[in-house]
Amino acid sequence: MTAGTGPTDGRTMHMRIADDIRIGIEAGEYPPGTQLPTLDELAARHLCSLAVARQAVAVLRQQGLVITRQGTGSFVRERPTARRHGMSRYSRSRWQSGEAVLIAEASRQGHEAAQLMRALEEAPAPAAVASILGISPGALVWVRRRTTLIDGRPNQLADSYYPLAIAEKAPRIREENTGPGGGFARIEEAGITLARIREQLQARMPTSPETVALKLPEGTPVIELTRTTFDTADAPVEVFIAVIAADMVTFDYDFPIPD
Amino acid sequence: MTAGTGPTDGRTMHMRIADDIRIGIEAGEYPPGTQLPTLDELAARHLCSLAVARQAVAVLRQQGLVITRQGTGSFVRERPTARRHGMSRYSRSRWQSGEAVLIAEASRQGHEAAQLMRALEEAPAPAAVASILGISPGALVWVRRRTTLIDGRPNQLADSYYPLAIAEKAPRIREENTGPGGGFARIEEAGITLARIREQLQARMPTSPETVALKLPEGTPVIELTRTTFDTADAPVEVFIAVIAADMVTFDYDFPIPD
DNA sequence: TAGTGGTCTAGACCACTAG
DNA sequence: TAGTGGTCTAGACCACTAT
Repeated sequence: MTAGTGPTDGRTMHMRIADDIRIGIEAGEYPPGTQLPTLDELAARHLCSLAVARQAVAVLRQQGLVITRQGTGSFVRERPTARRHGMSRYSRSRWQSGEAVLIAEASRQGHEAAQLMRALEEAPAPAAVASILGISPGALVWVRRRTTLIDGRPNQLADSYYPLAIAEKAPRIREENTGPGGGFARIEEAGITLARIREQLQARMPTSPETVALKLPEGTPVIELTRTTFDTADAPVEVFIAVIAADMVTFDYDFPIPD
Repeated sequence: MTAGTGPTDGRTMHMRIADDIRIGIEAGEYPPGTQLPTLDELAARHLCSLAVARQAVAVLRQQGLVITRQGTGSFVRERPTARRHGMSRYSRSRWQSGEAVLIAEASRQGHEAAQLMRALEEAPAPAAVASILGISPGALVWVRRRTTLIDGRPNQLADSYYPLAIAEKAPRIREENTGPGGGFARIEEAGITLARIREQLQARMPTSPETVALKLPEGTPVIELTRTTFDTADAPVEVFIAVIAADMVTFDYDFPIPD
């Protein structure tokens, strides 16, 4: 396992080093949290320059397997306990009983949640939102933008968009604190009965500002969740778009085999 | 917009270059498919070394915004048409009428699907599968491993795990061609009625072998889907684990507000 | 053949962390 | 202060694409 130049087998040197380390990680030779050999050691061991050793470690960072801490070393990444997002978090019984969905769901799973309001305003609807709400792009909607934190780490950028008519009927959703049971409870109090939810999920890499806002380690994708809530007349009542750090969450859906 | 050294504002040079280009892309200055300035041009324009220009482009690649083609240039990435994965793809009426879920669902959306069998064997169950099936880790299960292709591009590595008892009762699932309506149809013919499905989704970066197998461009995460199918006695009948190229898919769930 | 991106070296200097 | 990773330069050479 020292130098062992070995056959090149088509791979570049930094890829061979990265693969070696990855296999070591998968084999449990480097358990989560362990420090990897320093860049100098890697370079000496594989008879390559420092730059190549660094490039090998960069590959592993981008795969989400390793984190590096300047001045300290490179370490096998520990996966944070994934929070589970199941359909039951929307249960009527919960918010009708006054639970705040976010905080209650987190504490059920042994985490502490908090929320930072980023904006609370009337603003033009982005194209995707306008199309779902069936209004013309750029028409005004009421917007709540917040960042949620789990155990102190920001984990999602969440924006809710409400048609102005809804914001009129349930004015409390325009305030920072929507009261017991949150927005869903206020909307139903206004005489609008909620009926169904549609969730659409995509995964992608974060942009630079998202990386900063969510303090994402390299090699961490985001899940973009678009949730639409419909009332009993099948009219959309809220569009909710969240950009969620993917290393902190599992989505969970349970449904009967459809006819 | 030429050199304009400007204030350093804390960002490194390659990050400033990357941000400049990203903003250009977002503003539509570089539409999808457009070639970006060459590395030499970027280096000259920003008065930096070639290595830094390359690093800037590497950042954009990792964000999934740009692809580079050796010998040709760097280009703004075009997002492939996302396939939609909705719950209706599991409709009983479809597979009872003999549709092959994969191919039928793809063609409904204007794509062509194909399948490569990678393995068809009795093998020890991975820990995650064993835990779902309620058997001891390493106990034997029947496994179907396949790679599916959409429009010629590999898009998922899909492994199905069946308890041996199920494979006994519905022996056709041990063959390459499971016949009209696929595995679900064979299992119901064996007198086991399917009742519900649970899907769990996570997103992460691909490992090197996955990158190769799925021919993933840099900056493309994968979605790991774990699907369990239960019968009317609520016993698990199949565990299906797929690693899916995230740039080709949207998941879509639609459900009533739970009580 | 000219032009593009990819890999690698050798070394300077910076930024951060820990003892 | 010693040791770690991070940024950057300058340049050699390779691999691939288009013409």
